Amino acid sequence: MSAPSTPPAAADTRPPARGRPPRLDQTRTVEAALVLLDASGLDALTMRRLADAVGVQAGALYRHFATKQDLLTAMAERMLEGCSAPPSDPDWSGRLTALARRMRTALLAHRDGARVYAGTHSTGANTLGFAETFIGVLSEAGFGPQEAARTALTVVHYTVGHTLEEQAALQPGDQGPADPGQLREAVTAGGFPHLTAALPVLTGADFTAQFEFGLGLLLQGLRALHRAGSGPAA
Amino acid sequence: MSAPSTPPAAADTRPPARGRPPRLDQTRTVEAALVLLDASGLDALTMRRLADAVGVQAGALYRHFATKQDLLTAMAERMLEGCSAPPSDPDWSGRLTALARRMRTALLAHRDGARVYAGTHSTGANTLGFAETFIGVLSEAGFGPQEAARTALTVVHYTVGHTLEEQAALQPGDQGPADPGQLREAVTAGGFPHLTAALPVLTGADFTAQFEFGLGLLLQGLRALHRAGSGPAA
DNA sequence: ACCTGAACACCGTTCAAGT
DNA sequence: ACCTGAACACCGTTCAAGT
Repeated sequence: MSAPSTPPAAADTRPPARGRPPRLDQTRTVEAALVLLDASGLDALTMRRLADAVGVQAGALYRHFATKQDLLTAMAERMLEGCSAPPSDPDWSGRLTALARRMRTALLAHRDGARVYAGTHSTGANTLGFAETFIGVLSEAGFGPQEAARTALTVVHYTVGHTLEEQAALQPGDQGPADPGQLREAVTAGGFPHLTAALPVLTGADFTAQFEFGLGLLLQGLRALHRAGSGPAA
Repeated sequence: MSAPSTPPAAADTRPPARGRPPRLDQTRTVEAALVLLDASGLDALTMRRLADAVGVQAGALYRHFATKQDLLTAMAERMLEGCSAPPSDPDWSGRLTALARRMRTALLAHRDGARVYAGTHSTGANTLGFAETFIGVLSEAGFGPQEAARTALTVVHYTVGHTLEEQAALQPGDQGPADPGQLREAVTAGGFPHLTAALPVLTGADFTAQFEFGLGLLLQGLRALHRAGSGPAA
């Protein structure tokens, strides 16, 4: 909530740190949690294992995070660090594309990143800053606040939905044991002609092309909406 | 895999049911699991509680589902029942809209339905049938198999992403304790002007309008792509 | 063949007690 | 103030033994 450096104007009279200095703090814990996440995945991220990793008993974590859910929220918030800088593309649709790509990249940067993000609702500076930048780009493009908000939600939902699937497909055994083979077999055995023709794409691994296709659809639709009249004063 | 009634042509020589008849079968178990899901939510759906609900010990469930993940997959598959019937709208974009709405409705029909769906990868008849119908509509509209597959994935990802968020917002305490109030406070305290203007939509509850907005964007983009040339032989 | 009973190896969370 | 140790009330999963 408050800026971490230079507290603006508050009664900063906390007693000079009685007892010994804490061996743990939120930042270090979140960092360790993300390392553990990358190494073992979300299902293996337990409070006990995290406590082990930071050299503490499990109960001690609850002095810094009230629940595991709070920890996950802090992790999601941390993932979006650096995503809210204003993009530098010349036109608004390029700026929007950049923001969407940035979010996918941030989620992909950690194993099960999309799952962590989808399961939380951070109201931290990174999350809110990203939304502010996103809606700001749309505002400056001439969209009203309602259309801007709806558009931002749409793009985020699409990005999360896509990346969830992408990361699920990326690592086998996590939730779907034999996706490519099993799907292929079920489709051909079941007699689904259109599905059979689509199999190469459905079992293909070009997730970036898939993401860009959907994002392109969204932006094309948005450009049509823009033309249709949400001008400077619509 | 095989049709439940009238097995076509197979050596149906299983011995006449030695021992006593099973008290459990997959269908009944999945139905009970969905009832339990609706009553208590995904986090409270445990193998032990489900066993209790069907009047059996927890271990007995493993004779019908190898893992809990398999049970969840069967539940997701069951949720899509009736979604693959060909839609009757006159134009292809209306048919696509109908299919997307149908999927959202199916996920919304059960508490945490989107979360269950997003966590599984069914290759059952309902899931595959829905995909077949979806891609079929696009094929008949003149899209090639690649564009049809990419479009289907895009719409499904968007629908899942949206409904995940919708169901998370619907019930408080499940993963975000005080979304509306907490978000409102954080936004106004943090000084996010565009976000503040967008707050009414972001904290609003008209999820259908939000879903339709994004779906409209997607379809508008798709119509542009259709015009651009994926004609009968593209 | 199907289910019970009991166990194994864990969970998230709480809280007195220590320092 | 911060952490330990130990407990509480659970998990998913396995498997001998019963019927």
